Amino acid sequence: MNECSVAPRMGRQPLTTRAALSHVALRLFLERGFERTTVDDIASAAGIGRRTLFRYFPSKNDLPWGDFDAELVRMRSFLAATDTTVSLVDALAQAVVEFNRFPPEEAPFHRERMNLLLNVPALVAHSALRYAEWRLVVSNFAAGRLRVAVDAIEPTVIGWVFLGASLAAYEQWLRTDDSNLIELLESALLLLKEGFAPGELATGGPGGRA
Amino acid sequence: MNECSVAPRMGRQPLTTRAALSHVALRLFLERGFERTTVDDIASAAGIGRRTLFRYFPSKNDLPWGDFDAELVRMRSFLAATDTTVSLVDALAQAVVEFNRFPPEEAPFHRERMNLLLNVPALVAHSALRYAEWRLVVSNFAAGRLRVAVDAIEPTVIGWVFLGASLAAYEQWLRTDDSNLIELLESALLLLKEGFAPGELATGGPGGRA
DNA sequence: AGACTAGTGGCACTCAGTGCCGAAAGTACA
DNA sequence: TGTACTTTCGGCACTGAGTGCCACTAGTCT
Repeated sequence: MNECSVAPRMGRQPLTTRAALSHVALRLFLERGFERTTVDDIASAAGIGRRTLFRYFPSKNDLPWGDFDAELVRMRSFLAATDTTVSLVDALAQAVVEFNRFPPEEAPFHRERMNLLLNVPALVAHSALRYAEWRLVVSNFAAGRLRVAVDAIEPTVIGWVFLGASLAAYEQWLRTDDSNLIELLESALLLLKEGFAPGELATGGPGGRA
Repeated sequence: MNECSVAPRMGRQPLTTRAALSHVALRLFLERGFERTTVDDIASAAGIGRRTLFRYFPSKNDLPWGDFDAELVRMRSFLAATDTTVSLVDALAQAVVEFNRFPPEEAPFHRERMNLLLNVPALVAHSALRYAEWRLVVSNFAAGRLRVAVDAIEPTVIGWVFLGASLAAYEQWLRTDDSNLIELLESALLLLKEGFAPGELATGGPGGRA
């Protein structure tokens, strides 16, 4: 029988990796802009055929995302490992923060990636599909905690609300150079806990509460 | 001087309207599916050239939306006309409900349109751009009420949160045949007001509050 | 009639994405 | 060393969305 340990796999070895291609693409997108970079450009810059690139990534829009599925798996298992004494919102808030933690040397890359994802229209659109997967992770956890169906209205709203808070924090993060993403996330998530109770948001305009 | 009243405009009269094209496209999408309907199909079904269709709508993805910009203008002016004694969340909740009110005979069309927009991947993606415009209307109003910048974190989160509640209600509406969209919207919006305070959502799992 | 204006649509082009299929590069076993 | 098998690679041709260009059509104005 065959050994499936490190090198000795069956067929031909892959020429590159998803991560490598993602980096090459990201560099080109920053140099020339997303729309003015063709898939051919990326493929030849990476030294592979165009047809091969489409086996690593299903679309040009997926290139900036890298291996997002793996990140989702991480988040799902983090949530699964959360102690059940932690409240639902706290559990999700911790998971969101954990999901967006990365080594400081990665910051410039991550910043540029998110800059593209939140500003290039084609990517903003495509990201909706990724966000939907992310929301599903959140909704699934919430549904389990609330003991209701995943497609009930509460878990769905919770998914949206946490997504919105995360992206609001990201937009804020990108707007200023020296801001701390984690702190911004925490403050956005805090808004969710405090916001929609009888605080300032629920009061009327000038004189509404006076 | 020229008369700009009803018929006597300057050049050639348009052959059709955005609304008419949107209806033709919607019918074909339901018959054959979105992906299996080409722009040529729609153009010839509408009796115009393919090139002309792209002057009415910038992309195939925009066809189901019809004249969304006009709807946004409606929502913006509804918000502007809201009495300042009404609280921010109530004002937005009323506007959201008003935005989604339509004559009952339109229900089947609207249902099918939303079915496409929320289920066809290409449309789910593209809709993110439309939702962004919608959120901007909400955020702008919230920023004015809270006396902060539009790109501050609070108005952004509020935009997301109301979008999420609306779409959660829509998903629920589509799931069952005889449901009432307005009621679902109201219950989703109620979640926002009650949800993230020390209610059930903030408590721990089994035994967290007992 | 002639000038002007706005909508139409054919043509050719770019680019993303896909199906097909043979070639390349590796392993397993004789 | 050779043959079988397995997996990746990538060229080619095709579909379909979206765009620039330009001539044409159908109106109005003087």
